[in-house]
Amino acid sequence: MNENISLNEIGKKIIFHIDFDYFYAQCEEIRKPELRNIPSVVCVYSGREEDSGVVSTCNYEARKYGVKAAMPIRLAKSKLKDIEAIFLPTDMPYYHDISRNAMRIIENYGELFEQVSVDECYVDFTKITNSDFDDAKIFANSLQKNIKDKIKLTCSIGVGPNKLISKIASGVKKPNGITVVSREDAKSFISNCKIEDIPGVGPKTAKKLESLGIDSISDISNKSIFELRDALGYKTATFLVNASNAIDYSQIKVRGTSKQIGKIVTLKKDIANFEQINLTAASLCTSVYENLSNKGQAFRILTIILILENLQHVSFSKSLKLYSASFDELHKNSLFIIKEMINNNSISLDNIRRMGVVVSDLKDISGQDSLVNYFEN
DNA sequence: CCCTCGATCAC
DNA sequence: CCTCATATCGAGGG
Repeated sequence: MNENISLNEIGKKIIFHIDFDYFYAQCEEIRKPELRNIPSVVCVYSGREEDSGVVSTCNYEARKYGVKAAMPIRLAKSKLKDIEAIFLPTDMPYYHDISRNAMRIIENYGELFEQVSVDECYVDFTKITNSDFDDAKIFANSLQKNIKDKIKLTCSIGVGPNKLISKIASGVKKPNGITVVSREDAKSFISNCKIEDIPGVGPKTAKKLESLGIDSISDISNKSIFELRDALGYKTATFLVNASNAIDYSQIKVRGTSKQIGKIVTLKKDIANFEQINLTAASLCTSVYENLSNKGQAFRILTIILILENLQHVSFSKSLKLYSASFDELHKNSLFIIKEMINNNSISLDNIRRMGVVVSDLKDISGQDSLVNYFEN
């Protein structure tokens, strides 16, 4: 795997994982401090019916009543019945602004910096701390305070010898916490975690492990990659066996532009007809195309995703012969694929709940005419 | 090796 | 009750 990095170097690393606390809801508190004292819930409204959609994030006041991310809005409302609470729609551009400012501060501290998402990043602190975990704790404090002073944003920080340990550690004390797990403590730290604490292990993987009689991290560490490979695949098996021993060779990598651009929407229930499908496809393509051309990129792979009423996902993709930066080509191909999907899978129109368009295999074409097809070589 | 499709995760 | 965007993996077919 990372042949160019000696074990010695890996063995000395100090990695921070920084996680902004209850991020969207905290952003809302920053501009509306009165939200701090009452439950506030930031929601993704699907528009399908009144209050259909899910909770994106909520503040800790709301969590006291059992409200959680990904919970249906209606359920959240029932939990906060008769309680003074605020429900807000997401405002992504605003959250991205705050994120950008905070990330800039973090980036300036460190050596290698990897932004994982709008509210999460890794930073390598090996050199600055001279591989000393006591020093690291001081840096973590300073970083946390700095972000709080400049952005008014609290975060939780995990410090560990690799990405895996720091990521789990950042979740231990929240909000506004710091958890340091030294190299020496890493093995016992991970042994005391639950299997689902390992990032990448969700309900499905946990279930598979359970069916193999594995329900603790030490159970995994007693297995070989070979024993897990059939059930989980080689990559996951390798990752898990290493993880259960607090080993993670994955490197911090500076992320460039995204590898795919997509847009997915929920359809309104009462308008299932071809015209609506066409309109939705056009609007999805417009949105994706706008994003693509803002980034000055062309695409080669187009994927259409349909989510049916029974929540089953169906996706079809198509590789173009050449890279394209043409809206017409995106639009035409999207419509073509959607029609194929409906025909081939005998999907009736009123059976489609959500529809998405994703482009991938992207290529920079800045400086070239983005309105005509771009021919490689 | 490339293509397509689906699954999974986690936000 | 059930969002949205992205990354990654694997299988199966060429």
